Parts: sequence; C-alpha cells; structure tokens
Amino acid sequence: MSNIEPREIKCYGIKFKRASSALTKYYDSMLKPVNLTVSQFSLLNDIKYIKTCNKTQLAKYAKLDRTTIIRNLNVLLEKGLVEEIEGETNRNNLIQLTKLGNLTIEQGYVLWKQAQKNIRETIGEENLGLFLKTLEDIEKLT
Amino acid sequence: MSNIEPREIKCYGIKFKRASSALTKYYDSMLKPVNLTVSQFSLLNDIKYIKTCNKTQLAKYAKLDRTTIIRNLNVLLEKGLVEEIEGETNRNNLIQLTKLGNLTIEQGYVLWKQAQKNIRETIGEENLGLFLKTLEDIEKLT
DNA sequence: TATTAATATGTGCATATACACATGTGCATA
DNA sequence: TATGCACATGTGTATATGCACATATTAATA
Repeated sequence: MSNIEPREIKCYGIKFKRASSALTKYYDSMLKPVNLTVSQFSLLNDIKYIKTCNKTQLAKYAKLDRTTIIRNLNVLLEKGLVEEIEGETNRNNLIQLTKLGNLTIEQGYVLWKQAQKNIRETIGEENLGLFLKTLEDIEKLT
Repeated sequence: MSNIEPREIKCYGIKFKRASSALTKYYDSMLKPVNLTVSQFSLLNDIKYIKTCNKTQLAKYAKLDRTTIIRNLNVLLEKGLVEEIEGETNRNNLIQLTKLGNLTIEQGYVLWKQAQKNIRETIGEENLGLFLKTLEDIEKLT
C-alpha cells in the first residue's frame, strides 16, 4: 500500500490532541505494573487528598463532569480500590480509599515519579515554567 | 456544600489532559454553527486532502487507530458528508467527500480560522514556535 | 404548612479513542 | 495446488468524557 505524503497539520487543537494522547499512553504504560491508567491514578490521589467526600465534591475538585466521576469511580469500586459508605439516603453516601487503594497508590507512586521525571526532561527544565503557564492559560478557555 | 481547597496538581499528564479538553471544547464551540466537532472537521480535511482512499490509508494518515477511523467515519457517513464507493469486494471500497461535505468544510473553515487565531493569541506569538516544538517532542513519545 | 430552591445521584445517549479478535482477499512461494 | 503472508475490514469490549433528562432529599421561604 502506498503511503500518502503527510501535509503540515496547522490546527492547534488536533496537534494538542495528538500530544495529549501520546502523553497519556506514556503514563499509562509506565503505570501498567499496578494496572492503573493515569486518570485512575490521579483520581485515587484526589480521593486520598480529600479523604472522604461525596461524588459531587469529588467532581468539582477533579474538575471533571459529575457523571464522568460516577463512571470512573465504578471502575475503581470494582477493582476494590475505593469503597462507598452508605448513608441514610443516597444523598449521604461517602467514598474513600480502601487499604488496597492506599497500597496501590504507594506502589504506583514510584512508577509515576519516573514517568514524571522523563516527561520533565522531554519538555526541558528550562522551558517547563513557561510551558506549564501556557497550559494553564489554555485551560482557562473553558 | 463546602468546597475543598484545591492542591497543586503536579502530574503533567493530567495538566495536559485538562488543557486538551478545554482546547477541544473551545474549537467545538466555535464549529457549532456547522454542527461539527474539531475531530470531525479535521478528518473531513484529511479526506479532502487525500481525495479518495481506503480506511486503512486514512487511519495511517490521520495517525489514529483504524477502528477509531471506522467509527468516526460512520458518523460522517450518516451526516451525508462522506460517501463510500463500493468496490468489487469490501477490500476495494473507497471513501470520499460528498458535495455537502465539501460545502461544510468551506463554511467551517471561516469559523475554524477565527478559533485558530484566538488560540494563537492565547499561546502568544512569541512562544508559539517553542510551544509547538514541545508538542511534537511529546508526540514522539509514542 | 405547602411550595420552591438547592443539592445529590443516576441513566440514556453520544463522541472519541484503541486493543483483541475474527473474517475475507489476493499474491507469492514451497 | 496448498500454504501462508500481507493487506483490508468489521465487531466486541473497554476507558474517558460530557450533555440532557429524571429522580430524590433537604433547606428555605412564602
């Protein structure tokens, strides 16, 4: 099959999407030994930080849609990394890490740290500050 | 509901995801009048550039998984923006833009151009080169 | 007290993405 | 010819994401 000559992609949105996808895959591959994606690892860390909370609070904190959080949490619940403490009504339920969840974070942290270091070097220490600032400016678009 | 004090997010992967999500939403909102997402707009432009091709070629060109292309194409087929020309066997099918597809790209281009300009200003002309270079370095991780 | 506000949760639908697997076709070669 | 490799397609399943809609509970207020 003949390959088609690539053209210069000009859309910053698409360029960004591709880089984001590559970056996610990289973190995911590094976290493979603990069977976590970077999204899952990040959400676990959020829960660790806020200790116990309801799902709406967690969504606000993680800056994700509430229904996204519900679905992502279901994966973590099934893995036994998170538990839901039933209140009097659904409204009063709280979620928190299990022992396994805490242990998995600890194990994952070592792997994440290495990924983080490698990415920092890929971006370049000297450019890091400006780069992260730009990411924040873009995030503010929403 | 009391809000939880945000902590500094250190994971570059998550920071990047958030920015990417915001950027996608921004482009999507700008392309709303032509009822296209930026992913769809980009795929249409890829097809316009390569004129006619099979799905595997398109996937390579767009740097997406082949099965992702199949599913994204199905949306464009249903919208009548793309058509599939049946060959002797499935293997010989070709896809190409419809008239409506070409028209929609033209209409979308004006909107996209404006989004593109705004993002360029958000990043800052003076930082643009370095920023895009970094995106490419990250993309190469895969 | 009855109605309304605010708050919390969940499901259906849709897009975007990719891996694993199954299937089909055509050509080269043993 | 038969076998296998290269190429092309499609489905099942999964994660990640968010909007629209429905429902339930609590607090405030008319």
